[in-house]
Amino acid sequence: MNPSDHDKSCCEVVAAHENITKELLGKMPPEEDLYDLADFFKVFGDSTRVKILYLLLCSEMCVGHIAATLGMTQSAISHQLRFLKQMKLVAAKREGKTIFYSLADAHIESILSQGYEHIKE
Amino acid sequence: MNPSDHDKSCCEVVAAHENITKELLGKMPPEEDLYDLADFFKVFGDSTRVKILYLLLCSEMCVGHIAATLGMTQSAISHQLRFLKQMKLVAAKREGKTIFYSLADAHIESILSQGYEHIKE
DNA sequence: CAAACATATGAGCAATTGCTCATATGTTCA
DNA sequence: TGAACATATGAGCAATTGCTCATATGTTTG
Repeated sequence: MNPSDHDKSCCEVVAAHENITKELLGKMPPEEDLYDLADFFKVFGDSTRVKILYLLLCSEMCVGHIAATLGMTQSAISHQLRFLKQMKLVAAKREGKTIFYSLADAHIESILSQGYEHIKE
Repeated sequence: MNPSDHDKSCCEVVAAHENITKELLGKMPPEEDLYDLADFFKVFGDSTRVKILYLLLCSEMCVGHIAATLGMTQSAISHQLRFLKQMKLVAAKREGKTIFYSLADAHIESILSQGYEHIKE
């Protein structure tokens, strides 16, 4: 759609041409995917979780170690790790009493670095 | 740090070696950047904003057109666009009465598509 | 200038979020 | 088996979020 089409009255045109609307919506991913996508990015939208992901980028770590490093409660970290695990961003591996978490998705590093590029401008 | 170091007692080791903690923190971006990064990703963590970004990926659009296409209030969209603009993800360009919004960052498309790859597995 | 249109914005509210606190589960070792 | 350790989890609460509603700002045209 060309912006110059809107010269007289933008939204009257919109109301008249619902076919254009449908065409645009057709080019987008299905509604449900967009919800899943937002939920996925919600994971990166909290600084505690971002910190955890950066730590796991260095090496796998146990819950207590993550909590100590970030200066936070074991409980708080455990809750966040559960969320990260549900979203399939981390994987858990038990070794005796302790449980090691590691990154479970190859996209994480590049997503983080692209976000980082954006804020550094 | 090697996971096998934790064989006896993970978190006692952690408490004893704060230097390791500091070394890990040193490899991460500074605290403030991590907050900014989380704020940046927060933008993608809402389905309305994701939808807006996908629409603008097709072409620039005015507020009323976005609202009509998504079946949402002009006010709701305008609020979200203000947020997107603050985060420098979209740019506004006035043409008479109407204001056209367009994507303002080259990373958006690849960030969205990498997220999309993740949820499609 | 007044009316019509497009967008922006402040206040308020329901829903969600991220933490804390207390407690439960699971593992090892004496 | 019981004590110590590592982690998980449910309830509850303060803070944040995304919307609505009413209204303000800004632009064009008669």
